Amino acid sequence: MYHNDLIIYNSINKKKEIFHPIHKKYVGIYVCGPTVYNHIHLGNCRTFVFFDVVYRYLKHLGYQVRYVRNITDVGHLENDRQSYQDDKIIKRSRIEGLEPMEIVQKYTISFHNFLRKLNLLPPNIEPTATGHIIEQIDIIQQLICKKIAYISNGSIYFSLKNYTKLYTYGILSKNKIQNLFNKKTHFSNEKYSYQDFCLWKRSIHNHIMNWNSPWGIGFPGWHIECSTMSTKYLGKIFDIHGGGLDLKFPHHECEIAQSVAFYNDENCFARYWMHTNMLTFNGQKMSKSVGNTITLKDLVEKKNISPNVIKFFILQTHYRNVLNFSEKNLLNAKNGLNRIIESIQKLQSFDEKNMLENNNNFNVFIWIKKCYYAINDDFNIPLLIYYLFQATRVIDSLSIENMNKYYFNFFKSYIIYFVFHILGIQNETKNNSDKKLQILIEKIQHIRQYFRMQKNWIISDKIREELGSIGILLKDKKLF
RNA sequence: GGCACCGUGGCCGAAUGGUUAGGCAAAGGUCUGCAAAACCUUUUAUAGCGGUUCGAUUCCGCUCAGUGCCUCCA
Repeated sequence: MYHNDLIIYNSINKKKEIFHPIHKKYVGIYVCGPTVYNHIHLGNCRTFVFFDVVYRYLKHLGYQVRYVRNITDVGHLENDRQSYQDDKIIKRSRIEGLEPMEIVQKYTISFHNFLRKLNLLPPNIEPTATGHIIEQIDIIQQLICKKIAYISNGSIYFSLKNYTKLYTYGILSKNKIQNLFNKKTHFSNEKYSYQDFCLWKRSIHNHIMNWNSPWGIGFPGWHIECSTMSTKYLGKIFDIHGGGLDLKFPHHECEIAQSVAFYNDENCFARYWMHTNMLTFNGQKMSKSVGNTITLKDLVEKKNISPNVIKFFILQTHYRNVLNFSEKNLLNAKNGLNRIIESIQKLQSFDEKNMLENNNNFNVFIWIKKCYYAINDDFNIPLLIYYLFQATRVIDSLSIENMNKYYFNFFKSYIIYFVFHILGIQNETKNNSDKKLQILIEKIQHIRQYFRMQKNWIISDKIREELGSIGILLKDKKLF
């Protein structure tokens, strides 16, 4: 009724395109999840928060969505400038003195815990790399048969030279093979050429992150897991592939190459590519390797910042723009969000009997339509937020009194829908369901009102001050 | 060196070939016992230079500044 076509910026051709799913009514979406070797930081969150909105909105449009987000629990090699590349999880396990799978368990739980706090919906399938070793070996074996991959010293590498004899490389990143060489980076001398990437790594350590393969004991490379699991659960061709912009190259480019070679079809794999831009801190990308990360754990547990505020802060910037973190911006978001939430509460508690049944010049249906236009235009959430602020002005100026009931109910249900269901903001006051506490506060207010009637400003101001110190703000009305 | 992106007030941020949304902050006012909240009012911006155009912040080119990726990263 209200929505026009959904338009998505497809980063493979850098154009905004009308979204047409492959199968009517069904959407398959794959998003690259975290490597679970540490607590997730704010930059990681941005991607997951954004795709949660995408997931929620696609469902809202009536699609049956299969949202797959993987957990990388093996194979993410760390280039430590030595001849041997180590797995991130194995490296971490040495630092913490735990088995690799204990590291995986610890940080997977932490990941889920914080995503739940941010009120993100769980994906439909959350596959792990270690759970798909057999499938990965199978694909690697076929790539070897096709002479796209080669064995070297017990490890397997993807040959870009052979790949480019049959297919075009670099369609996503626009990189040309001859330009890829970077003097700064050392590369394993197992590889025939610098641009080749690892599919299977022979193990030289004796630990439990090893598996038997036709080529001996080892573990899979990083890129192969995503090709394997995305097509396993979504099919050879699927609708949307998402992830952070930093994964565009090499990770996503490698995923495409592996899949194209495996299926022998250049039109296979994802139809729409969506990349979320980076979150910066003091103008520099927040990343674990730079060491300028702020974790959700710090913000929520140490600085007592509501996950809602963090989420709203993230969503205030369009997903394709760089988002710079600062405490001031976070405070900015906090005040803005408060305003929206308070307006909605005012709307929810508004008694319809007070309505004047007059027409006013705020057209609810045009407002709803504009909100849909904003989301449909490549998920322009900042513009949606602007319309939400417009709505708060209507509510706060008591223009709602002049709305008719029919308009009012539409307005109420849609603003609630946009804020709580599409953006997934949590209605925190509802969670504070301690009834005794509520009654206690009411009693104290009642006592204070008594002192106010007595014009005992010293005591009544003291009560206000004390309640204010624990975040309970009193809004007095006219006394007489 | 290669590929890509970006530059909008004090801060954050949309939009647009033709009066530049909004939020936060600031100032003044209304309201209030005083505050707070809310409401009303106000100030400040399209990096620079050139081109296309009747008209450019928007399109094109150059310069300057910044960011990301180049086989570690959401």
